Amino acid sequence: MCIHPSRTDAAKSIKERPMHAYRSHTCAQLNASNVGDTVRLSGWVHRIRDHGGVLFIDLRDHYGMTQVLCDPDSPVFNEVEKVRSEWCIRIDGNVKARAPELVNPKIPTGEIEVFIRDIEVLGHAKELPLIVFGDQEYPEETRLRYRYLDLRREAMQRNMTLRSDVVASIRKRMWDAEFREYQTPIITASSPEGARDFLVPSRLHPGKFYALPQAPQQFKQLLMVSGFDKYFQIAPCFRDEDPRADRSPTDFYQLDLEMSFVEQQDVFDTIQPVVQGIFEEFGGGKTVDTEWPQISYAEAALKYGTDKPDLRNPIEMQVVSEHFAGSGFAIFAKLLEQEGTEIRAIPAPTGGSRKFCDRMNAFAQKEGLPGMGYIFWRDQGDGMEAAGPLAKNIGPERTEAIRQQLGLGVGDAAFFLGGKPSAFEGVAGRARTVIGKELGLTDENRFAFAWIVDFPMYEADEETGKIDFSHNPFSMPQGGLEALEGDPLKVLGYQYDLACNGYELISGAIRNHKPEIMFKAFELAGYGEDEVRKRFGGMVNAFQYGAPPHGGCAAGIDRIVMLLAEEENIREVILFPMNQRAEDLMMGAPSEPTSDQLMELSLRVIPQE
RNA sequence: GCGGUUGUAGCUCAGUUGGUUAGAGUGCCGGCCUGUCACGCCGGAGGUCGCGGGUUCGAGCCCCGUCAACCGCGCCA
Repeated sequence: MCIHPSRTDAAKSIKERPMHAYRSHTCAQLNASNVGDTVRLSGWVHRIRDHGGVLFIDLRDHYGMTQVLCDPDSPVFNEVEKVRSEWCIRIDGNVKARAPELVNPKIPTGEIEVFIRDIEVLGHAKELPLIVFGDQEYPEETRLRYRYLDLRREAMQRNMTLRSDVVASIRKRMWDAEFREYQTPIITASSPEGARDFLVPSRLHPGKFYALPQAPQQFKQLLMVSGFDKYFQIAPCFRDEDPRADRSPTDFYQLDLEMSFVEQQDVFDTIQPVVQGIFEEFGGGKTVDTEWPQISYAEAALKYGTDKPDLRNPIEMQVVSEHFAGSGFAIFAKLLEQEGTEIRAIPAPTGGSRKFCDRMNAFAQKEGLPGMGYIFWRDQGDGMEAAGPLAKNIGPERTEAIRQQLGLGVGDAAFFLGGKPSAFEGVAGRARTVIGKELGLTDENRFAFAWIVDFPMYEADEETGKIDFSHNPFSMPQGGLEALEGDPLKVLGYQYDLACNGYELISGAIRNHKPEIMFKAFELAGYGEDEVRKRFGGMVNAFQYGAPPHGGCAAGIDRIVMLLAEEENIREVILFPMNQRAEDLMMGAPSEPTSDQLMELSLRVIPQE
């Protein structure tokens, strides 16, 4: 393990002074130039190899590993024989050169070893619930309960130091772009947008609650009103939502930024060099796309079935309704007679086998759809043949028209989904991802970015038809006040996301800084002026005193590091994450408060059934 | 709240069609070993087969229920 040898020179200044209590060098520092020196090392017993007469210990610290050894000539041989894995020890000894055939080229200190003259046990270790050495897999529950041990492991040390380096680089890049970093409150007011809040009961005001900020959203906008022009912060965000593999429950970090006197494109031009630079610096040599296409929300939904498309996957879906309308395939033909329905195709180049098609059909069924029709094209001696039940039902002409529209040929396949897009779009998008991966069409060695733009401001509840904000209520509607006079569902916002390899990395907007437009915007979602003033009057009031046009975005730090570390679970890049049920089994959170605590807060717990 | 997968030694896993005393590797403990670096060799301890019920002469295996972990849906501007 050698993570930052460049940062290990702190010990140099110690040379002139008496021997330091714990170490003269780190476990990564010694080399052939130190042969003959008397040194002091501290670290953990990584691995023991006991040959009876001679005993080797790999001594490990944050910086690396040094082989230390002793034999019966050492005055402390009997004590060294007693040490066990992961004890924390200090040793004194002489640096000896290894014979050429004994050099270990795998570690930077492999040219030398240290003969132990003295040993002090700094910390004993009980038998370990998980082994630090090696890369044996452990249940996540065990890893989280003993996170301090898990974090000793090489992969975790690497992930966490990567994260630290990424954050440092982000800060430098933001400062270089003339942003300044400001801290905003953690205990604050609840706001009605977005996710569920974490509430904090107030002792001084019985019955009232603070909230933890879901993001510093309102504060950063207020900073713009205050004239700070360019703000950023590596900000903790708190949302009480159910976790996913790429979503930490409770809290996570964002690169939050906001800037004044800008339009959407200015924000893009500002953040792209930062994010692109980070991926180039830490991306391990993978290709980093420099062209970031701008795709409308509607187009992304149609072509990719998601607002966070993975553009490494070349598959684009298409509407093929016309080929099925009035066709012999009754299921789709009937479906198309209903309003708002369509048939979409997922082309699958090289997927032309019944086995593959059946597997994908099973996937769609597992995802809750009745199934996914398919056609595949194969060589039939005297020409191409379209196979699969769909082809027979709709006949050769329609089948051929579909093939031509999708640009497919022998050995290829296409899958078909029908109905209301909202009902199948998500499954279609996931099927596209699986197809791309299984057929090897997705270039795993690349970071592909896309701005998703023109998000709708509003959406209608499926059941009640009630209009509500679909994203950030503080975004500026495209077309301003006038646009809000028409059909709310047609209003687009200056609202954008950045997608990378199928993950949402950034979300942002040009803000609505005009109170009259804001009141109108909230009115459409059913919030009266009084309610808006009551719930975030602070910000609304501020906008009455010369608010500048402004906008910004926030980038998910955890997700960026997850992509750079090639991890598929966000908990692999978080030091002390909650488990899937938002519990911290190591620290014992959440826990029951004492009755005194409750009393002080004027709270009473309602027992659950 | 719903769905899927998994659950056998501390850990990773095997366990055939339901059939004798549930195995391997690794880790741990003990012994041997003076050049290893995933050291090697010998021995040992370690099991409520997640839990409860059922079917059966007989259940790790079949059935029902339940719990837990993870993944997904809902949710997440």
